[in-house]
Amino acid sequence: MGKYDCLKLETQLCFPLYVCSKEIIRKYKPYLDPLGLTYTQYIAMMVMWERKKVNVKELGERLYLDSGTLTPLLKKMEEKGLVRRERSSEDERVLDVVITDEGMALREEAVKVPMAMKSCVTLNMEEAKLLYDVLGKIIQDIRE
Amino acid sequence: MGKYDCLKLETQLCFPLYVCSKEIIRKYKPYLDPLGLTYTQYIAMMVMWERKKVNVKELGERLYLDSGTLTPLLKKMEEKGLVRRERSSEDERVLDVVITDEGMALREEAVKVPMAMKSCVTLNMEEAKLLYDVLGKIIQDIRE
DNA sequence: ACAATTTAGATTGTACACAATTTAATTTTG
DNA sequence: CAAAATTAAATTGTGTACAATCTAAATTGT
Repeated sequence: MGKYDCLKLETQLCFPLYVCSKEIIRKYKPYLDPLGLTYTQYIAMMVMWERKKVNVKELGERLYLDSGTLTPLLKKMEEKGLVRRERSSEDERVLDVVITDEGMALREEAVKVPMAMKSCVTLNMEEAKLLYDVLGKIIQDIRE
Repeated sequence: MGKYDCLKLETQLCFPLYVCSKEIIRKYKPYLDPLGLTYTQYIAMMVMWERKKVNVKELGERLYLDSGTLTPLLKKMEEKGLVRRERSSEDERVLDVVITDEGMALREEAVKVPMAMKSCVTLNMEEAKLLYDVLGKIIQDIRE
């Protein structure tokens, strides 16, 4: 037990978390490329498919992203014709993001992605549930 | 059970993994700022403190990062005086990264970081071990 | 009502992260 | 041994991510 053992990569929980996140996102790439989506755009579309219309603040809260990330992301998604960005008429500060027909249509292609990804990782239901719960707990902890 | 349930954010394992990684790294910031390190530089220093000298390829394998990320990272760390970058004399293609005295000295400050971080997350030993093992398994899986 | 404050997004600047390409050095092969 | 292939880093280009600041609109306090 050296004084500096706590600074070894293997004793860190954060490092495998960081690697795992990165590597899984990289694994998505071949499945998302045909859809013309990056991973971040994909999770943004997940919210759009479900909600149809959300403002930037709501989207940021859902995705844990701020306007510095979302503004350019949403502009690109608008260029691709997936969403429209329009100021709320009730409150001019608010920007509503509305899914287009084209964006909605992309869902048909996207349903194949989770299935394809699942086959990359051999976690049983129990482990998956456990991981999901622990991650949720950490996220809660960190946000006080 | 809708046809599109698999595209809901809550059914994804990857999303909490992504959020968790991001938020923990953000949590490091106030502890790493006084050391003048970013998170990526911090994990690179962890390898340096342990190995003293590694080449870019080895470092990349350990950190799961490529030269596109490491080259600029190591140049910044050299500017800060934490490491030296020098071509291997045996093989001119290889770039050795060698820790400096100053880099070595920084370890004294850094030992406080893991302790400080630990108090942010209230995982018991059992949960931590479990998380660590499952993450390791996923990383293995993904790398075939 | 109106100045002060708060709020929602946008902008700016810095730092990864990675795919794809390039360059130079070393190995392998015919 | 010389050409072909491989390898290690560096470079280029795109896309996040986030802190800090800015701007404009809405809300609050007096």
